[in-house]
Amino acid sequence: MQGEGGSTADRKRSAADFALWKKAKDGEPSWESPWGPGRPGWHIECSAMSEAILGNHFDIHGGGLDLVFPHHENEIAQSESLHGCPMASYWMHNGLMQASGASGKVGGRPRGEDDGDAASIEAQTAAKISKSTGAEPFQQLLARHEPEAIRMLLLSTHYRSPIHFGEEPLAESARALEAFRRLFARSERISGTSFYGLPCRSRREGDAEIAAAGDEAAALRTRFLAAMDDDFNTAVAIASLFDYVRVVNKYIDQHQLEAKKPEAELATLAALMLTLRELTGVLGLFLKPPKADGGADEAIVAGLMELVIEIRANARKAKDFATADLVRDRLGSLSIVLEDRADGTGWSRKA
RNA sequence: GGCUCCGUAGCCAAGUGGCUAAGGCAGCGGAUUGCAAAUCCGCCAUCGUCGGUUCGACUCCGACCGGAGCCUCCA
Repeated sequence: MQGEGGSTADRKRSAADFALWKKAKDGEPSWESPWGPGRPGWHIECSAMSEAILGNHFDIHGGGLDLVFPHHENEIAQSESLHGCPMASYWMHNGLMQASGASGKVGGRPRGEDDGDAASIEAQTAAKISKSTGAEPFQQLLARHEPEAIRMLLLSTHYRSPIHFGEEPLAESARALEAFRRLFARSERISGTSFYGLPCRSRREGDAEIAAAGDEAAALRTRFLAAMDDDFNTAVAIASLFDYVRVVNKYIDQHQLEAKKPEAELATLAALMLTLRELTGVLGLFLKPPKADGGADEAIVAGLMELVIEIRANARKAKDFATADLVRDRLGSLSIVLEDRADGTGWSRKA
């Protein structure tokens, strides 16, 4: 075991000693004890909470890579000497998030902020209570980016790797999500069934019913599950999901499901989507439809769009492409994208 | 300074001692489209540098360069 050094090292009997109980500083919450008012040391808090809630031994203890020493080592020293058994079966340490262009952890306190005095306590509570220098608080990131994009970015690397947060990576993740959402919308137009309403079935149910989705889908599902079983290799799991989307799109293309709707092929499409629901559900992705951002005017906008599209359709029918393109271009500058598909014209807001 | 981890295409990011080095974003070509968009097909890397081990290394070892974390009774 490594010893905590620094200014306190000479006050310890052993370099590996650490504080179990700390004397209360002015203004801090405290409890009476044989040594005067004080509070539990940091490490004791976690040992006590995990014992109370999870018992003497539990499966997985997680935490950031920066907590391996001294915190987790000390937790183990305390809990295992008390309980006489391993504290946790697995310790999983995630890589830290770094803000692009800044050094430090996302969620940490801004660099240079003063430490330890009462004035900074509020600032600490507002962000993460941490001595580490940090970039912007996570909340600010959440305010600018949809949570799903952040989840996607997190999932795109191995959990043990450090990850850079920033506007560009987040925007890229958001773009990647759109490929999935376009497929959800496409499938819904064909089947009338919303992806978001599908049940997230269990792995066992999936095993039993995967055959209906075909060999390619089955192989990709196997790849996905094997990746997740291999220390949560979410990057590979997601890669197999992108391949899966391609398989479904190809299936729809090849069987022209948008034009005709044969029973058998529709059943296969349903099975394909059900498996996609199962797998994306494992990652916690696409659990809810994206928020419609139009507010109260959404119905009016939808009605207007229907009208504009109908007028444009008439222009196209009359081969008045100048008018049709004008409409599409002008809508484009309003961040509305028109798609002329075989089964009609659709519109969406640019991400 | 000590310990640990990392360095793969324009960007992000998996992975392996020898088999086509995943996937995403961007880009390019094609199919499709009135034109686009969407979708599909195809193209786009020799794996930080230098040595070593090996029949063979991007994958193992060493040095160096670059980045990150810890070594501060901050939780």
